[in-house]
Amino acid sequence: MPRAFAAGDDELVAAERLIRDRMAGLDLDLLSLAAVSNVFRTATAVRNHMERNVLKPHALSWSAFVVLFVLHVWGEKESRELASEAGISGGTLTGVLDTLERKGLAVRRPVPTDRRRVGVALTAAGTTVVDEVMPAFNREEAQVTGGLTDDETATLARLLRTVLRTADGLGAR
Amino acid sequence: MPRAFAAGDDELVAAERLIRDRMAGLDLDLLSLAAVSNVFRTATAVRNHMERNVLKPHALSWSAFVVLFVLHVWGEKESRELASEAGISGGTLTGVLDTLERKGLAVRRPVPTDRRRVGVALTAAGTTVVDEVMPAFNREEAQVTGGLTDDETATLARLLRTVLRTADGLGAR
DNA sequence: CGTGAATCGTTTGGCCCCGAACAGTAGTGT
DNA sequence: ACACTACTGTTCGGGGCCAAACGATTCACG
Repeated sequence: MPRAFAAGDDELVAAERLIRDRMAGLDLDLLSLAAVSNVFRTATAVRNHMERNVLKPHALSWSAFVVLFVLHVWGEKESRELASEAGISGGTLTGVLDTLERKGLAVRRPVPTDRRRVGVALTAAGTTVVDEVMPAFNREEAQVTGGLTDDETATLARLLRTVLRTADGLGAR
Repeated sequence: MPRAFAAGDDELVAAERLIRDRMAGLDLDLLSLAAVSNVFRTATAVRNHMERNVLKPHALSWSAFVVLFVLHVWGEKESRELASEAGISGGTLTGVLDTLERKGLAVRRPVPTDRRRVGVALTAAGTTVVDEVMPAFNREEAQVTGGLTDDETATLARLLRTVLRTADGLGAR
């Protein structure tokens, strides 16, 4: 059995079959192409679903919610770590924090020992928002993974963790 | 064994363990939380890696490349389907196409039978770009999935396909 | 001490992103 | 013919996103 089709030809959806035909000659690894491409399609679909059904009623953007969630879990955090944990750049975090402060959900606090740094903490209102939104958010997470068994869901998380570690470790070249 | 920890407690990374402790009382489904959250972390990490190491040398944005790729695989396509296939909104596509046309990689063409619609096609330069970039892109895809066996990569693609279908089918509520 | 390098968060410029409002075009029913 | 409705891509406003440039602060080392 050819390597690229170990999953079985009938598992390829129409799009993937079309790619195989139209990109012949480029000698692509269709197995990793399908996996990576599905990561993005899934992320986009789930993200749009969450933004429309969970975040929008609370007037929260995706990144704003992630930042609030990180602050709730980790407690007060400094700007640089917060950006890294939320998966956004420092420049982006500045804008997100401006929005969150304007809404009264988070505050910037000076760090006494180093005047370059900035601490960020949740306000009481911010804590309330996370406690309200997170359960609804999690219910949708359970919904979108509802087509998988518990074992499959755990496997999915594990395989993704491996890819994540690999990508993070790859760095620039 | 409690449902949420079917994967084994030692499989949870530090972040996930912290969430479990700090969000106790909210009764979250940590299994689906880990899976969904890893989808996003992986997507972000891989996307950043691709943009820096593959797309940036060609001065291409992620969406611009996706649009070029779709056009290469599917051939000339109308605006609405192109947006849907690329996973972006119609309003966004207008901006992306403006950029691609300015660079001479794609062209808008009128549809004779309906003056509302707009066809989009690759130019020769656009075709060349995809043929150049796609192999490099695919090499990186193979790299980031290099930590998985072929079976695991196929499984990852299959599980994601299931989640994707579920999320797409959920719609608004 | 004092000076240059390193590090912090912010600003800037360009692009992407969405949803809503919009103008133009096509179809439908009368 | 005529309105009415539905659909197209575009425009607009508000925000997110990054990398690069920047000013402020701190550190390292002579």
